Amino acid sequence: MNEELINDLSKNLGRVKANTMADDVEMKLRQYLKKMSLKPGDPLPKETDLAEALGVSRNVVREALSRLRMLGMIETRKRKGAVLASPDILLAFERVLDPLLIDDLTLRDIFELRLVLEMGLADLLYARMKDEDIDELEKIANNEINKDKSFLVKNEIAFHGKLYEMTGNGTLKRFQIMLLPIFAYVITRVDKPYSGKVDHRRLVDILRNGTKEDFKIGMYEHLKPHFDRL
Amino acid sequence: MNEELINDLSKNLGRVKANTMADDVEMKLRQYLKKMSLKPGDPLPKETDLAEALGVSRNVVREALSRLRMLGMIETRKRKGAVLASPDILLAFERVLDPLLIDDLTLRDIFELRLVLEMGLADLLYARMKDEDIDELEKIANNEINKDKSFLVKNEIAFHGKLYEMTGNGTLKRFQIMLLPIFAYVITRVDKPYSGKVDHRRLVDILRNGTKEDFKIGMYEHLKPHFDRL
DNA sequence: TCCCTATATTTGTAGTACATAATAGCAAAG
DNA sequence: CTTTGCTATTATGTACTACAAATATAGGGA
Repeated sequence: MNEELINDLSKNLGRVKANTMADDVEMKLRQYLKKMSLKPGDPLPKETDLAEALGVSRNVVREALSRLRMLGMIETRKRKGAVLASPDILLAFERVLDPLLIDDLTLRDIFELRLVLEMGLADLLYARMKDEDIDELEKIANNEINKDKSFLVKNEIAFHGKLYEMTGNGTLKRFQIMLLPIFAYVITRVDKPYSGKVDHRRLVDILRNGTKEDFKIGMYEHLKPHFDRL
Repeated sequence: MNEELINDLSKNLGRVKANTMADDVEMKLRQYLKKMSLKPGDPLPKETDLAEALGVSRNVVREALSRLRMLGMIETRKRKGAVLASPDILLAFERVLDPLLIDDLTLRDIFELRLVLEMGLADLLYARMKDEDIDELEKIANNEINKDKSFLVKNEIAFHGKLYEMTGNGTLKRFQIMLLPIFAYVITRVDKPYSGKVDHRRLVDILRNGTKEDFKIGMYEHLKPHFDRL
């Protein structure tokens, strides 16, 4: 068969997507939210009204609303109806971020993206970190002496998590939390314990006494084993 | 009124979330996909069977399936049923990544995240870039002379887009594309045209002749105006 | 072997009916 | 006057039926 050819064509042309009405209504609802410039807490029309206005069955409207609700864009309460929620960007991401469902290539790409982020943290850190932060970081780093491997992994996560937190960027921090499962998953696939030339205590030392550039170089060396494995 | 007390209580207790059956079924379907370790193209049971097996109406099953379909996790065709698709992680993100729906604080956080990424690109670039890439980059940079502002913005995007592309990390590149609207949106809110002490042509020069550290410093200076504005 | 057609099957949409929960209003109690 | 309890109302949540639309499969004919 010419399955390969078909596959190739499909990739170049893109599949014809028979838009269902639910897709349509979903888009229309998004536009509606935008056009009306609703604020969180503002109510949406009730389902029957939407259905009638759009000329579709209530079923279709419910499918569309169900999607928006899953993404945290709206909340629905009985009797009251649907109201616009504070859209949570990252909620959607969590839904598909399942290591077991992602192919290996993408998995590696995402892992790499995380490393890139860590490399770029330096500027935010040096602009915003406080002495207490460094103290806490040091405490975490000092916890690592003479501990078993499973503890080390947890501490590893705590240390890097604290770094993200110190940036003062809430979205960044949550983004990191979301990526944790993937990070852990990739780690389990290599036998050698995680460690570069520069360990956590050295990084703390750099934060306290070194320059921004020192930190970037230090972090690079710290993560180097990961880069090399990719 | 005791509104403040209510607010405080609500924060401590957390809201009760009345899980709908669709939420439940969605989760169960995810677990099913995982447990069966299905590969892309493998079929799912038909809706009526799922409904019967789960003890819910077909309506509820369809809501759950509709969500998964929106995220690109499954595809459904008439007569054939639903099949597992290659889950596209970033598709979900695009659904909520709408500058007009995101509050200002998150917007700034995301913009900052993008800057962090750009700062961290250096290592990937120096490991993977080819001479042709730099040539192309230079061509883009040289296009910028004596052009109007709207063209400059487009070129700005082209230049940085090329940088992401040169990392060889497809997910990273697509991630950047997704963030473009936000980037553009933030840019439009400042009057002063985008330019740091280091321009694109200087960055190209560094890539060709300089070291990794030079590039990091150069990129920092290039983006500094943005950092300062945040 | 190839093409065409009929058939069966599964999703997509519509519509009805009822359960469930939350709201508002009013009545009663303190 | 405030709080509590009851009741009616109303919008969502769920179930079920019916049918339209599309398409994979099988079977028949050249």
